Amino acid sequence: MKFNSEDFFKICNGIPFLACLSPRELSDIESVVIVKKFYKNQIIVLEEEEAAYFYFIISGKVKVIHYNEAGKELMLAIHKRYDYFGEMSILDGKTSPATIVAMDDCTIGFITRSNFVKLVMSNEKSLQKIIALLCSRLRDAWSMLNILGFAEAGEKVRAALKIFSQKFGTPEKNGIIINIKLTHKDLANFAAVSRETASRIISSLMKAGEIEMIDNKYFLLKHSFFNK
Amino acid sequence: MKFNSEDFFKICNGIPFLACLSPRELSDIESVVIVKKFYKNQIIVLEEEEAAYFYFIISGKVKVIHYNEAGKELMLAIHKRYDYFGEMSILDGKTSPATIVAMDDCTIGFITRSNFVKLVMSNEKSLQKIIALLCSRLRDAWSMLNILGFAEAGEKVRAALKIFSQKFGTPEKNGIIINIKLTHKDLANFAAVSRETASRIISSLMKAGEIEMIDNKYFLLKHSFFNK
DNA sequence: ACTGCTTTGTGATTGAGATCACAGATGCCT
DNA sequence: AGGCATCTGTGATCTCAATCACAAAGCAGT
Repeated sequence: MKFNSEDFFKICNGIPFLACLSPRELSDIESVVIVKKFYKNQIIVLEEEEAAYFYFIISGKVKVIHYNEAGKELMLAIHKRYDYFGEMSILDGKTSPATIVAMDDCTIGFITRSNFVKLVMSNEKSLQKIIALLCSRLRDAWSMLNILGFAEAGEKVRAALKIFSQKFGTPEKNGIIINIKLTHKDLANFAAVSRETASRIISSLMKAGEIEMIDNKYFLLKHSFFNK
Repeated sequence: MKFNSEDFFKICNGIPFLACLSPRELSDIESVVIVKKFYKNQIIVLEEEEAAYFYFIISGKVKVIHYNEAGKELMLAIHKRYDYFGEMSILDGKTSPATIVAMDDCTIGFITRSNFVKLVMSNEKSLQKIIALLCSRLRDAWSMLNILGFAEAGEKVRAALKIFSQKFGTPEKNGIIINIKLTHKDLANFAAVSRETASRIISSLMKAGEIEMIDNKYFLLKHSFFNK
């Protein structure tokens, strides 16, 4: 996997607090980017680790997870190519709030904290974009709280599918396809239900014709899925 | 309840993104503050409402809640005197992510969005403080997610008590007293368990000597409570 | 194609906690 | 003081989903 200037500008374009910088400033940043490969299931950031880098994904997917005392895994998010992560600890200097694991073989670019602070956080426009980003993360977290707090298993799984369809979906004649491979286990960890329960709910949604599998790999959420 | 300059400066002092402004700038802000009374159980902000104001509490307490489809109430936070809220919608211009209800009779100060943007968000130092604030809110939300996701009822209630003790606690010889009146229902709504379950758990914690009630009103969390 | 790992499907059992149902307490109002 | 409303305590049920337990299906590597 090669990483060139063109890729870099494309990535920056998708990151609001970088997109607002001048080409000149972006070049400065590009010159301090480090690129590294990670293999499937490899841990990229460990929870409670000191803040070190701001990361963006050049290829592959990662998951953001948290293990509870019983060793169960709660999945907080999945990030794909051109997404970024690790900004929290960079911004407040505290330890990482979660563990990041590669879901595939990944190529990750990263920028040290000091470079990030020097090159990005001195720009007022960028600061405002960062605020907007944090607000949206916070809104996501709160809507997740509402789901995990009281919803029953069926609702949790539906909500999980909806969230993934917003992030990874492409519209189709019949509905929306979620363009990443999600196992029942992934879905269960995200929805905070057991794998078996997730499997049963998925089966029943398929029987009801609300969803189907494409190539035995991708979820297609039919229109009927969205009309509750 | 009177509200004077002295109160105002005291409040600002507790709000990092205002504390960093000059006395001059604070006076400008003070001159646009509106003060209003709300009565117990009155709704101050309704979820999905358009962003209108930044609020701070001059006296009283408010709760941040969300109702699910079944009409159950999930409590996301309690704010007390000198705390503030409503910054989310001011910052990103979107609707309020939750409903705010007065828990007592309250006196609330507020600032319109345009004044807030003009007077606060033009200052780089303030922007950085706001970022720090959002990060900490996000960390709180995430730790809450971990609890609601997988913990069993007993753990949820203990976690709720711990969180309240951090925000409202004063240390004592025997432990920490939570200085606000919390009903079992409040605790249950915060921990996302039923009122009855919360009551039973509290009873058993009292039997175990880990907590006790002061004046039949305030929780005292004994040292043993904290050693798991 | 054979071996072994991961994923999926589905029954059976179990259990934690929601719900229902009161009764007694505690406040709060006039 | 007396009356109403809100809280609290605790049993008895009931239900949803976790857990246990396999078998079958996919898939990946040699």
